[in-house]
Amino acid sequence: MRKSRVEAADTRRRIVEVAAREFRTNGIQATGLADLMSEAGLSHGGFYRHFESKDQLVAEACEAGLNEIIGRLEAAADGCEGNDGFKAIVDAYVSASHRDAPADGCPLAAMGSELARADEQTRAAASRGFADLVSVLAKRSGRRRHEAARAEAVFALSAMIGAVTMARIVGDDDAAAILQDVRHHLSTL
Amino acid sequence: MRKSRVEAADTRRRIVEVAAREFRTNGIQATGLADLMSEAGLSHGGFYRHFESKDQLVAEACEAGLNEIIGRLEAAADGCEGNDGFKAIVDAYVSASHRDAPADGCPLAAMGSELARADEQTRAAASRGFADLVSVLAKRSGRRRHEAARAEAVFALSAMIGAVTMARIVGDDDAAAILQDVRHHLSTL
DNA sequence: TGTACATCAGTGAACGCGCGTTCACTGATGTAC
DNA sequence: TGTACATCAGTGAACGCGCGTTCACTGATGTAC
Repeated sequence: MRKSRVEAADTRRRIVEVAAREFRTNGIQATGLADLMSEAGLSHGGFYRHFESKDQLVAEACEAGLNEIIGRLEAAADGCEGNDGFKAIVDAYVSASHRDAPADGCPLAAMGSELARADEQTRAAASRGFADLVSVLAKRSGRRRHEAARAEAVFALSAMIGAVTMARIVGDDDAAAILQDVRHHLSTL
Repeated sequence: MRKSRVEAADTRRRIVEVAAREFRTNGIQATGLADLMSEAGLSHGGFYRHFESKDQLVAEACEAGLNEIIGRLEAAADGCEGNDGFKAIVDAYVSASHRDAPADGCPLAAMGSELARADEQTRAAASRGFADLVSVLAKRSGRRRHEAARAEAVFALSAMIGAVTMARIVGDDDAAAILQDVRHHLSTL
């Protein structure tokens, strides 16, 4: 039954990956370890060979999900000149496709209010992800002064997270209106 | 054991009130009916004399919490001239005291990502609350054109909700910075 | 390189626990005459 | 206004269920000589 170290490391990665998707789709509390493990193709007894607790997995899944969306947003801004990169990121984030695909979207929008009550490690991972997103945005803003660019990025990111969160609560038409209004206002910053 | 109709109505109100606070403090899923009922001074068996299900209570508690914060924000803007009302609302919402007191704060910030997965009735109540908050803000914006005022309010509210949500995830210092940055940018709309 | 043994990834069943919901019961309130 | 009966708010115990976690076990992998 024992698997090689390489296989075990693969298994661990797969669990984190599945968890990152499930937590964003169904929420942290609503996602059970048994479901998670069976979706990763394993029986749920083996979970504790890889993680100390569900909380540890939550923290790692949160970090993985944030790195994923950061990579995606940087790719969207790649090759843009001036502050076109800023707009490209806003358009990618504040979009119907992001609203409709929480599984590979931003963890801050998908689990924001649950993260506020998560343990120290998870909140630390979420905080780092937020700071990284701020940097990614600030780097592409047209601002010369570093502090102004950072503050503007914090503002924009707050609006982006709030917009996608609300767009998932309201109906399709209202959602489209929210996303458009927020995109428009962020494009004229 | 039977109570009068007036007492029963009082009991029902008390349950909704307690629920509205608990859901905002600990989240919807993490709040059990037994805890809720005992905090309302009742044994939990009686719950179903007042509600059909937990979901029904969630919807009512969400509505109650939203009406509460709407009242509070309108009071904050009362007697303000021009678009000072807009600023007063932003300052009240995007504040450290709001961040630190989720129990009587905005349900959209306190349970946003859980509301996105709630049932139809609850999402309808949350959507109505959002629309009402947009109206409250739009009414106080300096804009002459109605549609411009509404769109600006949607944008501002998105940023406000995102800011308070994130301020509850990160540490105290980062939270203060987020709140200040968002307040500042909204004041210069 | 080959052998003997220790390790440990994964299985499958079990643990105690708290959840939302149901129900028989009690007795004060409400209703009908 | 007084009496007899039905209603139903609230109690307390129980229901089945799924949760996170633990554990004895299996057998391939890794290690030591």
